[in-house]
Amino acid sequence: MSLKVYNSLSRKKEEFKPITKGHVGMYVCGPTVSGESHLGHARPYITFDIVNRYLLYLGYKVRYVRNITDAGHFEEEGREAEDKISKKAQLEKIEPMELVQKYTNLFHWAMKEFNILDPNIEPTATGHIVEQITMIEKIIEAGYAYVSNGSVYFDVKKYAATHDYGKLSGRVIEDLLETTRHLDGQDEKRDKADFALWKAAPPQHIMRWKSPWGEGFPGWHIECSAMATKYLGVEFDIHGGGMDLLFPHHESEIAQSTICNHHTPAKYWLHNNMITIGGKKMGKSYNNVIKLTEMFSGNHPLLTQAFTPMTVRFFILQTHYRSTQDFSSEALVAAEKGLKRLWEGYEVLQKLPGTSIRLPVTGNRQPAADKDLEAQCSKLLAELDDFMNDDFNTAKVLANFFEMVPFINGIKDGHISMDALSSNTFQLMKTSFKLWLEDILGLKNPKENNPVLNSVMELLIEIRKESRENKDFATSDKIRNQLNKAGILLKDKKNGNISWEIL
RNA sequence: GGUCCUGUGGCCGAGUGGCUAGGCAGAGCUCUGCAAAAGCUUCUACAUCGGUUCGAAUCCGGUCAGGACCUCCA
Repeated sequence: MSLKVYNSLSRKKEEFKPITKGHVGMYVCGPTVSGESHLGHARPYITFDIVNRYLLYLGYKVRYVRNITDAGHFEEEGREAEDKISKKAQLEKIEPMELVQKYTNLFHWAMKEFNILDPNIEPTATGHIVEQITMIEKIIEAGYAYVSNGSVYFDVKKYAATHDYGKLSGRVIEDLLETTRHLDGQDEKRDKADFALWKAAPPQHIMRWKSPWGEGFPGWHIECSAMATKYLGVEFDIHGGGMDLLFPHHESEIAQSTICNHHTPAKYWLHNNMITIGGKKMGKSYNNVIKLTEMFSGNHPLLTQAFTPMTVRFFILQTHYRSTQDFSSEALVAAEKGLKRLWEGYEVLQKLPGTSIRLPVTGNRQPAADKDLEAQCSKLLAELDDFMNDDFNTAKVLANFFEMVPFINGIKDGHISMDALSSNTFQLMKTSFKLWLEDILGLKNPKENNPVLNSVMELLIEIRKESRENKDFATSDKIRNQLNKAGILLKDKKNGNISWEIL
C-alpha cells in the first residue's frame, strides 16, 4: 500500500506522487511572531513534523520550508489599519524587531521541547520584501491587480471570471462579492472580495518599506506565495497549515501564484483541524488560549498540573490530525499515564535478552498458543505502515504499540515464554519500537535523565535494600517517606529491585 | 444568512457495511513486611427518527444538538 493523503483541493484521499521522483517540497505556514505560541499552535507543527518524518522514513529527500511571519499584514485589527506587531511594540516601548526576536526565540524553544525536526529553510517575511514586491509587480502587469491610494489590491472578480476562486475553500464568488461588512479601506477596493497585496503605511506605522507604490508593508497572503515560490519553485508537492487558513489565506495564495507563475502552487493541500476547549476553538479571538509556557509550568486556572512537552505531543498524536481535538486537563492526565505505560513497555523490551533458543525451531517446540501470539505480533507490526500510509493515522499506530505492551510485560513477568516469539519477530519488535516511537513519531523518554541524581538515588536505594533485608523497616520506610516528600516515588519490584521516578 | 464539518461507553478518542480499536478512570485479582507502584482480567457505546441491505456506528433522508469558516487566527 502506498501513501495516501487527504487533499483539501479534491476533498478526498489521493495517492501521493511527488512531482520529482524521490524528492518532496513541502511548505507549511509558520507562526506569526507577534505573541507567544499557545497549545493550538502546537498542532500544525507537530502534525507536519510527523509528515516530514514519515516522508523521510519512506526515503524521500524532503525540502521542508516553514516561514516566520514577522512583517505586518494584519490590517483591520480592531477596525484600525494597524500592524499588530508595531502596535504592540509601541505599547511595550521596544523595537518591533526586538519583539519579533523575543517571540521567535520562544517559538524555537517550544519546537525543540516538542522534539520537532528543524525545517530545511525557515524564511522570514521581512527578509523577502523584495521578492514580494516583484511578485506584486508581475500580478499588476498581468492585469489582475490595481493600485489605489498607495495600496495594491488583487482583482478577485476578474480572476474569478477565468479561474475558480473558491476551488480550495468551496467558497462561492457571488456570495463573497455581496459581503455587507464595512472594513477600513473598503472604498479603495473595486470589490469587497478583493484582498490587499500591499498596504500603504500610515505615518505612525513603524514597520514600513519603500515600494513602487510608496511606503508600506506587504499584504497578508503574499509572503507565503513569494517564499514558497522562491524555495520550492512554481509548483511543489505539499502545502500545509491549519484549517482556519483555508480561506482566505490559502485560497488567495492560489490566486496570486496562479496569475504570477501560471501554476497552481501546490499539488496537495493538507490541513490540520483545530484544538478546542470546552467544544470551542482555542484561539485569540475567543480568549481561551493556554500558552505553551503555561502548559509546561501548569500555571493556568484550567490546568490541574504541569504537562511535559512529550505528554502534549503524545496527546496530539492520539487524535487523527483532521479531527477536532478537545482539550481538558483530564485528557492530558490520561495521555501522560498512557505515554508512561507505553514507554515503560518499550524500555522493558529493550532490556529483554531475546529468544534464547535460536533454532532451528523444530515444529513442535512451540505450543499452539504461541503461534497465535507470533501471528498477532507480526500482524500488529505489519499494519503500522498501512496505518501511516492511510493519511498518517498516528492514533492507530499507537494503539498497535499499546497492544504489544502486554506481550512484553508477559515475557518480563514470565507468563509468556521467552521462546513464544520467533527470534525474527522479537528482533523486529525491538527495532520497530525504536523506529516508530522515536524516529517516526518523534517521542522521547518522558523522564528526565540527570546523572548526578541517578547516582544519589542508586546510593539511597542500596541503603534501603540493605535495611529491608535486615528487616530494619524503620529505616527503609524513612527513606521511602522522605523521598516521597521530596517528590520521588520508589517502587518495590517483586524480585527485590527498586525503581524510582520523579512525581 | 451562506458554505462545510461533527455527534461513539464516566472522560478522551480510532473506526466507513459483517471481524476486540486504544488510552484514562471504575471493578476483580496477582505481587508485597506495610504501602505505593506495576502487571493481569474485565463491565459500560455508537444523538434521534425513518429508509436501503441477509446484515449499519459505518450508506441515504428527516429531526435535534454542537462546531468551523465567511474578519486576525494554527
